[in-house]
Amino acid sequence: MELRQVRYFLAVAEHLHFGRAAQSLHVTQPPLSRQIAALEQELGVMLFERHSRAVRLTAAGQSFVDQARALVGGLDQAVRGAQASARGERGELRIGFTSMAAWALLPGLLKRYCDHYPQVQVNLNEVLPRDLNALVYAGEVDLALSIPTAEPTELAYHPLAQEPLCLALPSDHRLANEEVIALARLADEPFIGFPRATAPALYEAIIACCAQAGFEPRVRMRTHLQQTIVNLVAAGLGWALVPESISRLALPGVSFKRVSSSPLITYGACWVAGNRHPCLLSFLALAGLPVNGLEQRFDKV
Amino acid sequence: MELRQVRYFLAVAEHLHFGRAAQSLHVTQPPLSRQIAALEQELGVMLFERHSRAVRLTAAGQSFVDQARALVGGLDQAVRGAQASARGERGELRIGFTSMAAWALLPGLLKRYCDHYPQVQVNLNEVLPRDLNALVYAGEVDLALSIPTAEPTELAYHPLAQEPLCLALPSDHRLANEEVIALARLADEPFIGFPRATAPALYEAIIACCAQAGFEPRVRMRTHLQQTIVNLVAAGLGWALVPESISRLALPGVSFKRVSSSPLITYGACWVAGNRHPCLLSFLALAGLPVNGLEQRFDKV
DNA sequence: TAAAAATACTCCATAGGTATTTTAT
DNA sequence: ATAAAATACCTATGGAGTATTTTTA
Repeated sequence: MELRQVRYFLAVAEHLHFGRAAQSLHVTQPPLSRQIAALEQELGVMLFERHSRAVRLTAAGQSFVDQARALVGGLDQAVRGAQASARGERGELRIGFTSMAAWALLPGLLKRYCDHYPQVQVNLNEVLPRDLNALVYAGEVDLALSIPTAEPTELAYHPLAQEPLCLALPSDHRLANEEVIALARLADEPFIGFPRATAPALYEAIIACCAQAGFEPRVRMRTHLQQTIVNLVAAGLGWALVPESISRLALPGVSFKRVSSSPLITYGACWVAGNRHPCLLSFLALAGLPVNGLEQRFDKV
Repeated sequence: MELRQVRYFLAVAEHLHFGRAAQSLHVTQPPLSRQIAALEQELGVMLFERHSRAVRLTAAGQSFVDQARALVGGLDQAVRGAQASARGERGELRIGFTSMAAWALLPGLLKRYCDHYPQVQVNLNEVLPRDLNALVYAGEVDLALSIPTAEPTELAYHPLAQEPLCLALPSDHRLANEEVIALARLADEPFIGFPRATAPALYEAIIACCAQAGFEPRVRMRTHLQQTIVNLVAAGLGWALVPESISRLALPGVSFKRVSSSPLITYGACWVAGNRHPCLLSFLALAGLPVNGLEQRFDKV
């Protein structure tokens, strides 16, 4: 069976007249008659009662009309669905990110994306920075949002935003009332850090910041998450340098202070270079990132 | 778009390999590649990512697979549905009947039919005998079950069952204890009848029955329905001759008696002669009636 | 270099067109 | 007698096969 036959059948069922149905299909009557006959042959069932002045649907024909209409409608839906998928308007976008990106970068990008592509299912996956590249590389997420990581080949990386570091101090600290604080005054006080491997770029930025002030931080304890670091500061266990956006975390017991001449840390997006997933491409385009030439849609002739 | 392209697409989507998909379709690889390309062209969307060692579905392709599978499955359903309709296994059968047929004929036929064709929706329409032919002729029912009526052309009629008349007497009647009653003994007592037009054949049978006993019934009152007649008898208003099957109506106050040499009244089916409705044909076939040659199913070659 | 899809070219199956016949009203 | 579908026959589009090229891992 071919769709042509189904379309012809529906035309005849609508007009109940082979000649007019043929006209509406822009063919002549004999080929139409033959296609219907072939269809009846294949189904093993008469679809029309032919009388010399009238054509009527048989019971089988009536049954087939209803289903065939749904079928052709469904095909249309399928086509539109595929086209929408190709434009990145439907489907699934899997985003991996670190907690730092969750504070600084994710909300804005995601709001913008979801406003433009409300039908896309976005799956968010928060992991430790050290696991992020592997996730992208294994194809378990389409996109990673974080500070830069060691860049394996095959992964594309582009910066998206920057922000300075700021100082997190216990509220009852002797310097907590000052506006801007020279970092050197904290040189001898306990510093709360994290393992270098957790986020190398941030680690370097912090070291550089302290070095500029002429000291190396006295690391008293280390933990992975910035939230945890801020909590430890709030408990009075030391001071820390954290991305500025985390200061939105209005935690009792901690004050955030601007630091003169802090280096900026950079956030960016990272993805498998050849990935043409339309949802990814739309996301990148919305974020203002280059997509390396290739067109996602097939060019009509 | 043609179904061939959808089937080819599904094969490639399944094998993710043009060569093997072509094999499974019993065609060679180049035509398959061309059909897929044509499909992509028409949709304006790439369905596969071709790499030299692997073929993968694009997002659009994935979306299309799911819907196309359902579609092809739906087509199969549609075909089976049409074939079932042609065999009279699905659909609707509209039966008109009189209350007499409801007692004598309908239950048995209907039980048998519904056992064989459980998926057919049977619509029952009980009317007065005088309206039955018009109902069939107007195409509002496919089949009428009743005693014979004036036979217009175009309507086919075949007898199905016969039964005798029996006597309905008030239980306290002086003859109520006798086994078989000679009708002549009731000649002078009030008779409960119905207008001739309501059921001419039954009317004639009753008149004949009485004539054989040598009298004309003294009609005291008339009403349309046999049930009503029996109720009037139960109230002691007279006697009546009714189809035997109505004696199943075990009404207090009425006794049913056999009548010697009652003429048989005939029940039958009546339908529009040319009606090829498969449900009608199956019903008639089950009832053992002739269907006038024509085959309902299209003969495969 | 090799596996696999795309392209070039040919052939034929079949869809479509024209003319005519059949059929039932 | 006529309207309408079926049939006969012809033409040509386009789908399928064979041979070959292109592509990329």
